[in-house]
Amino acid sequence: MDRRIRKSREAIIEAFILLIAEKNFEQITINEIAERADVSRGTVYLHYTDKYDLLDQCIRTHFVQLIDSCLPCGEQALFPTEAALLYTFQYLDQHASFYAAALANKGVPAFRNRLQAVLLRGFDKQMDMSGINRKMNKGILVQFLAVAMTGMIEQLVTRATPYSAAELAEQVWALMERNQMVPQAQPTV
Amino acid sequence: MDRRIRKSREAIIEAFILLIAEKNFEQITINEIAERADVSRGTVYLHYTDKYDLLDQCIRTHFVQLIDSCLPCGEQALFPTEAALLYTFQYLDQHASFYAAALANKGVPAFRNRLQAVLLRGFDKQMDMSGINRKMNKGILVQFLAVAMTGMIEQLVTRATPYSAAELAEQVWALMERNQMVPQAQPTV
DNA sequence: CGGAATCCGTTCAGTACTGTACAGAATCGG
DNA sequence: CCGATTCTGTACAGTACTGAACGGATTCCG
Repeated sequence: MDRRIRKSREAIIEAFILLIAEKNFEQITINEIAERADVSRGTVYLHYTDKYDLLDQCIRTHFVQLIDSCLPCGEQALFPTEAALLYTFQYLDQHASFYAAALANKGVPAFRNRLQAVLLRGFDKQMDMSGINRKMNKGILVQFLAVAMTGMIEQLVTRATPYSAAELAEQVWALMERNQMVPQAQPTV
Repeated sequence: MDRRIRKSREAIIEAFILLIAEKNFEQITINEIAERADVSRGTVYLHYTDKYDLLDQCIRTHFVQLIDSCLPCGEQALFPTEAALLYTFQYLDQHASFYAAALANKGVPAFRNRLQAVLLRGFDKQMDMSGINRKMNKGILVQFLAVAMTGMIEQLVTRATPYSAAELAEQVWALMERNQMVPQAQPTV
C-alpha cells in the first residue's frame, strides 16, 4: 500500500478515536477530524464517504484486532488457553478508551449488539470445531456465554469493575471451564 | 507552507536527530534516515542535497531555536533577566540529546566553534546595545564570556555536571552579574 | 424572522510524494 | 584481487494530497 495512504488513514483514525473519546459522535465534524489529523478535509473524503463510514470502518478494524487477539496461535479456537484469554483482556484494556466510547456513545447504536454478535459467531464456531459439550443445547449455551462475555468486556473497558485485566481473565477462565467451553483442565472425576 | 512539506521535513529531522544520538554521523546513511522517517528516499533528496546539508540545516534550526530561547521578550538583549537564562538552560536541557550528540560527534567538527561564535555575536551585540561595562576591553570580555558559556552549555547537555538547569542558571546569572554583563541588581555601593 | 457562520460534499488544477529504475562509487567478505 | 552488496544521486511517470472554490444545508444568534 502506498505510504501516503497508510499515513493518512492512520492519522485520521487516530484523530477520530481521540475525538470520540471526548465528545458525542453526532457532534463530531469532518472539519475537526481533518484538523486533528493534520490532513486536508478533502483527504478524509478520499478515504471515507462520511463520518458514519469512518466509524464503521473503525469498528470493523477494531473487531479484526479483537478477533486477532483471541487467536494468537493462528487457527485455534476462540479462547484456546487461559493465556489467550488474558491476552485478549489486556488488549481490550489497552484500547479501553475506544471500546468504552463506542459502547457508551448514544450515537453509536448497535455497537454492543455487533460485539455480542461477533462473540456469538466465535463461540458457535468453536463449539462446532471442538465438539465438546455435546449434551447441552448449543444455541442456548453459546448465547449465554456471548452475553456474559460482552458484559464482562463492557465492565472492563468502562472501568466499571475494580478488577484488573489479569484478575478478570483468571476468573472468567474458571467460569468457562466450569461451563465446559474449553478443554477440561482436571476432569472432576 | 504546504502541509506535506512540513510533515516530511519534521519526520526527516526527527529521524536524523534520533540517529545522530545513536551512532556516528559518518556512518548514518540516507537510506536509514528515509526508513526511520517513514519516507521515500527520494523525498529526502527533495529537501536536502545530502546528509551534510541536512546536518547543516538541522544545526541552523537548532541555533535559531536557541537564540529564540534567549530572547523570550522579542527585541531584548541576549540574557535580559535571570528568568530568560533559566528558560534557555531548560530548553537546552530538553534538547540535550541533540546538542550533546552534535558536540560529541567526531563527524560534526566545528559545531562547538559555531555555538561559541553564535554566543560571541550575541554578547557582542548586547554590549553595544546596553552600553554597560564600558571600562573594560569589550573584545576580551565578550570572548571570555562566550567561551565560558559554551563550556557551561556543554557541561549541561552532556550531563557532565550534577547540577540541574535551574541551579546552573542561578549560578551563571550570579557570575554574569559579577562580571557586569547585565543590568546590576544591587550595585555593591 | 433574517443574516452570519459553519459545515457539508464535490470539483479542480497544482504540487509533493511515491516506487522504480539506473549507473557509478564505496564497502564488504572470500 | 574480484564478485556481491549497499549506498549514492538522479530521473521519471503515476498517484495522493493540497488548498481553494462552490452551492446548498444546517445551526447560531440578535
